[in-house]
Amino acid sequence: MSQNLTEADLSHLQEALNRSGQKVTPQREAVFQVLLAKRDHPTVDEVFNRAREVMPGLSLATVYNCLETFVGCGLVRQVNHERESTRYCPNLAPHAHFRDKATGRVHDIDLPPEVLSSLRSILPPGFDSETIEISFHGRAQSGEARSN
Amino acid sequence: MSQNLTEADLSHLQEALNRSGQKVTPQREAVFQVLLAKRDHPTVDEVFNRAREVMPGLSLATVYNCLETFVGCGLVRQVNHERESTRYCPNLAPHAHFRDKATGRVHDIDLPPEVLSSLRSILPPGFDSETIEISFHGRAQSGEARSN
DNA sequence: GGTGAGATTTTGACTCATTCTAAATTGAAT
DNA sequence: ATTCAATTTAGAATGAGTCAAAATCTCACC
Repeated sequence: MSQNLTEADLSHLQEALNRSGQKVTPQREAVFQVLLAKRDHPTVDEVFNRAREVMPGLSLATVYNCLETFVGCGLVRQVNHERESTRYCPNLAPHAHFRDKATGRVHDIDLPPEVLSSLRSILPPGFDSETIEISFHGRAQSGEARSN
Repeated sequence: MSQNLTEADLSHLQEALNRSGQKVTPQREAVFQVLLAKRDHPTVDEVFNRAREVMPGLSLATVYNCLETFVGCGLVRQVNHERESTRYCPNLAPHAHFRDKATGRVHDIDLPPEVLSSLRSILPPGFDSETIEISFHGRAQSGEARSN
């Protein structure tokens, strides 16, 4: 749970940071570790509180900085729903999000390539899309609490 | 441009408001008129400034109230992109949004029923979706400025 | 046409996520 | 060890949006 990063995860972090000319720091390790440990799309505050348990002096601004850095080097994605606080997601596979009206929890929904390309095909010529965000909003039967 | 509402638009407004037990007021007419006059996904501030030209005493809070009311009775949709200011869109047909990286402008992208249903089909059993939001982000060749 | 009840509007204060600033600290290269 | 740039930190600032309470309006009813 509040273990250290595995060798593999650490080198993933190192590689991504180095690739964009940035340093591995204890704070970045701690924040990355928190994201991997519980993939429940935490808000900045949630990340902050979890990371504090392991690194009590960590500041909120640093958590904002780390997360922004990770987004910049492609380690994590931001998840926004309406104007609620931004959430963070280390799942890099193409996927949509389902937000449960009742609990507020966000579930990852796998996005098959053929659906992705049928989506891309609706763009008229002249529109060149770099990212697509898809989010569902509705009710999930309780029990669907996996990737909450 | 800053004309009055057409008969048809006015009765559309009346009907929607009455249906949910709310009143037609001069402020609501003005705000609705602004949304219909220029369908460029304005922010609250933009709606406020445009509506002020026609009704100088109008307050910002009222614009928030009107827009919330319209969303509540299904007259307009909110459009959010990351955590930027909410924009408003009177296009009720199923459509996605394309946000131009260069200009920030939002374009409506028509959403064919078969794409919509292929999207719905990726939800595992137990997930019941009421709304789907799809937003593209990328570059549009200048000239694609229609539904900006 | 006047009245009253409830809805709506208004002003200004407030919240809260996020960003910014400037100083302190750290890391890594020489 | 020294140095320079990157990072972290605390706290102030920003800005979209919300709220509270008083003023005003709408409309059904007389």
